[in-house]
Amino acid sequence: MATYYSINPKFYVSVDCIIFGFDKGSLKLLLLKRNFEPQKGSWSLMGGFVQEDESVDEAAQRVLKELTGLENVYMEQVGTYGDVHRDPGERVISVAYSALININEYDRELVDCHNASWTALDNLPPLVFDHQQMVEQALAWFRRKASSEPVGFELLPELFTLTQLQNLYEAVYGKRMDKRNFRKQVAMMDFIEKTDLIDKTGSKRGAALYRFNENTYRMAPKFKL
Amino acid sequence: MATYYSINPKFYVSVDCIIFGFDKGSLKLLLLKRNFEPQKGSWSLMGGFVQEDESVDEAAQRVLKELTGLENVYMEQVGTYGDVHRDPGERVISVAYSALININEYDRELVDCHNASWTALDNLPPLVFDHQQMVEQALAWFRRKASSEPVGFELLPELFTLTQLQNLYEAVYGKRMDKRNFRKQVAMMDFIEKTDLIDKTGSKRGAALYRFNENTYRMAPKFKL
DNA sequence: AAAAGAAGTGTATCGAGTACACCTATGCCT
DNA sequence: AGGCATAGGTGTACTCGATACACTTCTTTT
Repeated sequence: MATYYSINPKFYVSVDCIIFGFDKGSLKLLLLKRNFEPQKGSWSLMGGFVQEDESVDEAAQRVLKELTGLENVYMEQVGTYGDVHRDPGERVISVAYSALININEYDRELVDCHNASWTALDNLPPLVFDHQQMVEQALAWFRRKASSEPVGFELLPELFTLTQLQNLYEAVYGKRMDKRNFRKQVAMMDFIEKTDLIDKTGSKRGAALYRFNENTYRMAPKFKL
Repeated sequence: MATYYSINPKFYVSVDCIIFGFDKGSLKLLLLKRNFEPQKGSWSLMGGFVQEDESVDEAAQRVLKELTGLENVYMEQVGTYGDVHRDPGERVISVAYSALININEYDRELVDCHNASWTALDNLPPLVFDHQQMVEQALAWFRRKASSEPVGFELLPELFTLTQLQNLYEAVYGKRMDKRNFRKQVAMMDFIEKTDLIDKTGSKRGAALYRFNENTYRMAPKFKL
């Protein structure tokens, strides 16, 4: 029964990536200054069209790689946007994906040559289409995720100080936390390991560097911050 | 720049609805026995194709209405499924939506003439394509939602007893709860109002009937069960 | 009038979350 | 060399929500 399908219309399907990073105490988003139509010159998320030979998830991975050079980054869908006129040029149904990346690991040149740049989350320019909405939804997803899983795995360098970790969580939740209570929590999580290395860049005294132990985490993934 | 779009392929886009109900102490799912190809004779979710003149969200509303007769039901996306071969007939990208409905309000005849029926959640038949996965994702969504919002608004009749409400939550979480603690929580939520009506069908003594007050809820949406 | 069956009700304990202030180690400046 | 500036590091008490737990009440049926 070929007509079961063929009486129905077909659509362009795209993916858009909301990519979070953390640097210098604040959350950043990877945005693109469009040097192509439509809406050339405005800011948008990094996106691309789904192709015949790839799943939608694979399309998101491909787009992320084309932009940052990063592979095997864990991405998650945050929603699908299907309003008839969301893209004024043509009807496009878009699936939004979000990822957390370590801002020092990606390929900086690749980002530059795409006209992309990291923008502080609390100071975003206007975005094209419904990208503003996508960012809001991704941010809600991010906060939900951050409270139940150690997102520091993704966002921080391999070695980090407790102050850096706390700054990250303060940025995610948008509020200050108590240093002693924060450290008390961290001490309970066996998978956040103290090393005997010292970071002297942040203070005169120097701060102990910590590291995530992914194996320990998998054995007892109790997390709460 | 017309080619910006037209160099890309187009796809069929469908919606699939995961519809939860609650009756006789257990959670139910609305399933369809397919009397059409592909996979005629197997069980599937209710789905349909997105059309040119409607948003994806609207398509989901339309499909739900065609099946149950219900309009203005709150539905939420639970995910988009885009594997290349998920539908063996043709490439179809499907957006899954979930809804909670009061099992006594929908149009029973309409459901029957679509070959649909309510199936207990703990006793599902095998489903076509990736519908099993969609159900699992919807169930996770449902449990998350149930713990932070009063889903009883949607699932129970207008008047209900506390025992019915507790049974609902026991079914959602799959575990028994303490009656006194449960009622202590409910008593704190001003928007769950005791009426002076009595239900005598469930016991000899009779149980007080309660009602949700949606306005009170909106003023102080503190909820936890 | 006794039995059966669900409705309804209160208290004590435990643990998690939160509030809160001072000393320490080192580099830098004078 | 000594003092000051700066971030790092540490412990306790209180409050509140979560949990465990058992008996009485009301009405119908026999």
